[in-house]
Amino acid sequence: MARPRTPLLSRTRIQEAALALVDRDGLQGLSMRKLAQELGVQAPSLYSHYRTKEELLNDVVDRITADIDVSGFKNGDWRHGLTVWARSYRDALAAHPNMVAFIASGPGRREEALRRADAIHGGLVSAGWPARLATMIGASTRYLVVGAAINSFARGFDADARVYQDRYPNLSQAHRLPELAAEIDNDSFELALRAFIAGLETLYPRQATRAEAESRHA
Amino acid sequence: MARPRTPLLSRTRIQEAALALVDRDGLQGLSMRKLAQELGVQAPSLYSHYRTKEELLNDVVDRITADIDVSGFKNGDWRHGLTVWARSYRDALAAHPNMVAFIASGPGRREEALRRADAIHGGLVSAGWPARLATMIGASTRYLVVGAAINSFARGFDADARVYQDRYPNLSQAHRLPELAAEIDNDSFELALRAFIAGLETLYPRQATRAEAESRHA
DNA sequence: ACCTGAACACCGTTCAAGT
DNA sequence: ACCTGAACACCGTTCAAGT
Repeated sequence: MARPRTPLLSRTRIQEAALALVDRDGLQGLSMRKLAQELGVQAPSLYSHYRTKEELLNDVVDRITADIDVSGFKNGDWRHGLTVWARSYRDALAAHPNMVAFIASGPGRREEALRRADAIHGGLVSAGWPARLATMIGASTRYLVVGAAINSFARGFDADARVYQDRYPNLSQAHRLPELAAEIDNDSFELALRAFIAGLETLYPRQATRAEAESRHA
Repeated sequence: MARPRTPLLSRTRIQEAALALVDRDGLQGLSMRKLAQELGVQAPSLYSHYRTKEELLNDVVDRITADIDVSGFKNGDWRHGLTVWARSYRDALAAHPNMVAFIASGPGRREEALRRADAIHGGLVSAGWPARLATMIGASTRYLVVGAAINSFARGFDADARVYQDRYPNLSQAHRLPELAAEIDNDSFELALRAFIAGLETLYPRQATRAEAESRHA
């Protein structure tokens, strides 16, 4: 009964089941015992593939953030690169709202995250931004994305209902509040991103235009 | 032995002990049993004052965020109001890094949070911004603050060490990395805030100037 | 009204044992 | 190498009982 000819589990299978469980029942709803049951196995079996629950969750994070689009800097257009990155980053988080708190809080895995951070930094530098400013711009954009993801999806809509009702007193249908909240969240994120980029141009006209000029040559 | 003449516990005493415990041992390190022990009492006693652990934590959050400065809008200067609010908000979170993940993830208590949200919104509107834009500006700023707090404080510095070392290869003393990380975090936050405000002026010159003109009259 | 001891239904993780 | 049953040291919370 123990040790079947082909392994019952694999890291991939465990990751997928864990993510599905978190999506369905929330981060709190994921326990090694429930996960094992979902996979038709006993809880200790999981420890043949992962040393801790946290190690597993970090792999799930890598899986979620694997598709973040960092390619927008290719032609040297930093505004486009930053916008594409930020939007795809936010979309990746939005697809798994129950994971956002964990993604945001932990130090995160280095394998993928570091590679992406380097891509952003490199894209900004090669577009004309000095190294230190490039680091700050990357960090600022991350603040925006993570903050937006947490405020949008991790928070319950019912909690925000009263806020929106105050703002739009003529909104009669309470069941449309989630829609409206999502719309305001999206508009706020886009405003923040556009204003931030426009502000960079105002505060650092030389770097911003140099970056623009170089993108024309490319 | 049960039921002393003066109660051993109070909501205030429980809140303070809980916050001290989280500050010392992290959010994971707070359990009702450990908290009770710290207060010289048995765990079930806590449930005479709080119905759940979450209700207690929400009160702790209120205690932390009580000092956020919303008064900067008084003279109608929305840039000043926004800056003061954002900085004091971030400072409040920075004072209790182990609470940031919880503060960010839950819907939060309504009593305090709603009042502040209204103050910000009212301040922006009376400074000349239309209601919908005021809502978006408030949300965007919150994204920035929460995102910055999470990336700065909840993440371990050792995890970021490699990133900074790449950026500053001539940094020889590894023990100074925390300092440097804090400095970059702070600079990035200030950049994000300034660029956002400058961007608002570029994108909405009429509202921004109208708000400015009104602040002169006040 | 406030605190206690005992208990319930859970956790993550370890470990010897099986194949 | 991979899975199991049993166990350890924890959780949050409930509840009858005491004063």
